[in-house]
Amino acid sequence: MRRKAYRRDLNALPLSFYARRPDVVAKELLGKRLVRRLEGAKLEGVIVETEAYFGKDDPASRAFHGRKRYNSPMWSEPGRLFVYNVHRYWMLNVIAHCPQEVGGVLLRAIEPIQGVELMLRNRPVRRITELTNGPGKLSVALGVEPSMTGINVMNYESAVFILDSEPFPYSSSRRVGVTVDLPRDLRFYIEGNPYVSKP
DNA sequence: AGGAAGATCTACT
DNA sequence: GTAGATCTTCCTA
Repeated sequence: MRRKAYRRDLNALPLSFYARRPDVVAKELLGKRLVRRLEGAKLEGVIVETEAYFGKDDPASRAFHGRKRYNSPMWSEPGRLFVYNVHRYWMLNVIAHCPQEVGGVLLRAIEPIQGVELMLRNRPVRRITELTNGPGKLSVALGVEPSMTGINVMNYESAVFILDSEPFPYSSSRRVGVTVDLPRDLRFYIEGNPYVSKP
C-alpha cells in the first residue's frame, strides 16, 4: 500500500506546537514560513528572528501588569495572533504558552520568498534586505492590522498562517530595545541571515 | 493631561 | 554607526 510522503512545507503546525513555553516556540519558529493572504495574493517569508515574552513575571511583557482589555489576547489560545502598537508601528505576535499560563512570540524579521512586488508596494525601500528586517517593517510590508488579533495561524484559510519546515540552527541574544529585561537570552535569530534586524 | 512604549527614519559626525 | 525626532495608542504602573 502506497503511503503519501509527509511534506513538512505543506503542513500547518498543530496546537501542540504552540502550547509550549514561549522561548521554546520562539526558537522553533525560526525557519518556518509565514504566509499572508492579501488582495488575492500570497505574501510569504521565512521567519528569521523572534523574541519570547512571558506573563506577569516578565517586565517587558504586555501581560506584566495583569490582565487588561488591551492585553487580554495574551491569555488566549496558543496559535492565535496578537497585534499591538509600539510607537507608530504594529507588532505581530503569535500566542504561545503552556496550559494555564500566559505568553507569546514576537515575529521580528522574515526573509521574503513570495509576493515581493506587493510587499514593496506596501513598503518601498531601496535595498531588499530593508524590506522586512524589523517587527514594524514586516507589519507594513505584509499589511498587518490590529484587527487581525485572534486569527488562527494553524488554519490555511486564515489571512495569516504558518507552515512547517525543517528545524533550523539558531543563535540567541538579549531582547532588542527592552528597558527592563529578564537576565537571559530571549531573542532568537538565524545566524548570518541578511534579513535579521541586527546581527 | 502627561508619559511611556518590544521602533523607525533621517541627518549627520 | 549613532543621536535625535517622530507624533500612535494605550496607560495612570
